[in-house]
Amino acid sequence: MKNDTVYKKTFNAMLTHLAEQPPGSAIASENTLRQQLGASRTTIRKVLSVLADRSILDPDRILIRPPRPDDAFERAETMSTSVQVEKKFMEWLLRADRKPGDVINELDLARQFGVSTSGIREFLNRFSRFRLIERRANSGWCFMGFTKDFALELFEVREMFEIRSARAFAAYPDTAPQWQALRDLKKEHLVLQSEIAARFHDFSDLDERFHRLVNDASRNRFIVDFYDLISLIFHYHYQWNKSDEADRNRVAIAEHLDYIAALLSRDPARIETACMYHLKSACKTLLASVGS
Amino acid sequence: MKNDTVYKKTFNAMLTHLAEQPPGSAIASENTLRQQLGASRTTIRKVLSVLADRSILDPDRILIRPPRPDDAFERAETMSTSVQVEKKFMEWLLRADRKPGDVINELDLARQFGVSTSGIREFLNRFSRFRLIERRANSGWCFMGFTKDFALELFEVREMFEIRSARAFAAYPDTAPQWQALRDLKKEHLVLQSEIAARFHDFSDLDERFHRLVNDASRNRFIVDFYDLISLIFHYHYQWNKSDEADRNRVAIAEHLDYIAALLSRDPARIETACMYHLKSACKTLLASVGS
DNA sequence: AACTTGTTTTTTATGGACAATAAACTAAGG
DNA sequence: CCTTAGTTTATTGTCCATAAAAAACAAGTT
Repeated sequence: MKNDTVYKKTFNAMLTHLAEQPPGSAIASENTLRQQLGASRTTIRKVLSVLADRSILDPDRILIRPPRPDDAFERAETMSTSVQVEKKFMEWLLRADRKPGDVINELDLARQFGVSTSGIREFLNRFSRFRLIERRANSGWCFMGFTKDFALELFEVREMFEIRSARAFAAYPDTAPQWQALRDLKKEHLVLQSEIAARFHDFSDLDERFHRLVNDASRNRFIVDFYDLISLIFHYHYQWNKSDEADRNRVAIAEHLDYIAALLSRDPARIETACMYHLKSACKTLLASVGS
Repeated sequence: MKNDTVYKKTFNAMLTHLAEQPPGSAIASENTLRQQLGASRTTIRKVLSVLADRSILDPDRILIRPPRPDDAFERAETMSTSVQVEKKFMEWLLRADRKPGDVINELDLARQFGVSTSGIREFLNRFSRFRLIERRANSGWCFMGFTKDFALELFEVREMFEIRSARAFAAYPDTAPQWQALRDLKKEHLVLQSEIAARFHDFSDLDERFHRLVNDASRNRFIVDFYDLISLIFHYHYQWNKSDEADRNRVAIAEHLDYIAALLSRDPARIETACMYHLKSACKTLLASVGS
């Protein structure tokens, strides 16, 4: 049967909301809360009724006492089964390193993850869009593996998409907010560069935000979506190979700064050079940590 | 519960196989049949046992009488539920023309198609990779619509991919079998061109085979897979808009022949020109039949 | 030993049940 | 009328059951 993670997540969100209100104040209407918390009114009512039961709100929705941290549900309880499966599957993929051609057993995963086979199957169906697994009719799934070929093909497409996006970026009008976003990212890069020794783990997030900003300029859903796969692979790869992480990131930051300067210059030739240089370098780094 | 479409399909395949054998001859071993018919031994045994029951084979697998057409199962019975859902969904999409933003109701589809909601949901999960539908958390699916923007973004990527593939094609060594395949396709185009008035429906299939041959040259799974989406869209489009079909196809054949000649010449500039010309033309045709 | 068929075990495909959630429908109050 | 809260209905998320199919195991034959 369905679990009540939506209720629990909404309950926690409501507590956060209440923490900002002074005791004695009245809470907004159900419909207003619904919009603020992004849940259905049915869920809001359930939350309100439990809050009343616990004497945090009175029946007229006046705040009796501010919520305490221990009123909230555990974070784990607020994750729907499908989200849990996603997390567990990625961990499983990383843990024992699978080889290309390895078969994925739905029943086995279901038992390991403590969910039903339906949950596993649904996840695998969605995940198959990344081309890392493939369905074999009437006999489960096959892990295609994160091979050298996979990485090369990925980067071939990535280069095409990113060069085109970078060109589109340069064509933004002067008034576009993306220019400010780019300058802000530049500042963040400079700060991180000066503190790289201690904060090199933070690069991963900055990297994604920068490339997404560039890719969004293509205004093409296929290009933008493709970055989901790249993002997944890099997450996977960074978890897997921690060696030289600080060095790699130091190099990448320098390349990014060069790339950003090129974008700000709006010089197409310079953009292309900086973009390609960075992507080739990223590809090399990735290949270095791929087995075959 | 699971249905027995695999058995029925295999049974039909076996009948075809038996039709080629003279009465009195012995049939290959279970394992051999398994490989020939592409099913598990379990299924083969079930088929053999029914054939014996129906006195087509005797217990020692000697052919008693050649099978008749009416021994076979209906084609509809050999389609698994998931394949049926796929067909019915595409028909449904075509029938009443949905608008972008229309919501897709799993329960409703399940009732219309006569399958369980699980079947629908599984299909939608797989289908979502084409970006024509999107899941809204806790509230079903949303049809994104085949809009003008969708078509433009699709062709932007298609052009990038096909140009690159065409260049790779030109780089095949002289000995590559793809050159012969291309010459064969050229012949087929010429034949179809001369009979276009009567056979214009056959172009669709030829078109796909030609472009797949070109795209395969990229040897890039992401490029090759992207053609699945293009193929789906064209199938959809051709079903939807039949006007001027003969004319459109006449034009496309001429463009293909020019494109093929360019490929055979191996002249990069000429290839690029012919390829782009054809793709722009195809894009224009598609846009003409898209609403907004 | 390599291959055959008979038997048992494991896994997948599909339908269905049911709580959680969303959405629609109501009546009352400003 | 618009908004509110109470009530009912429809739909989704998740698990489970079970037949079909695949895979593994076992024993006999050449």
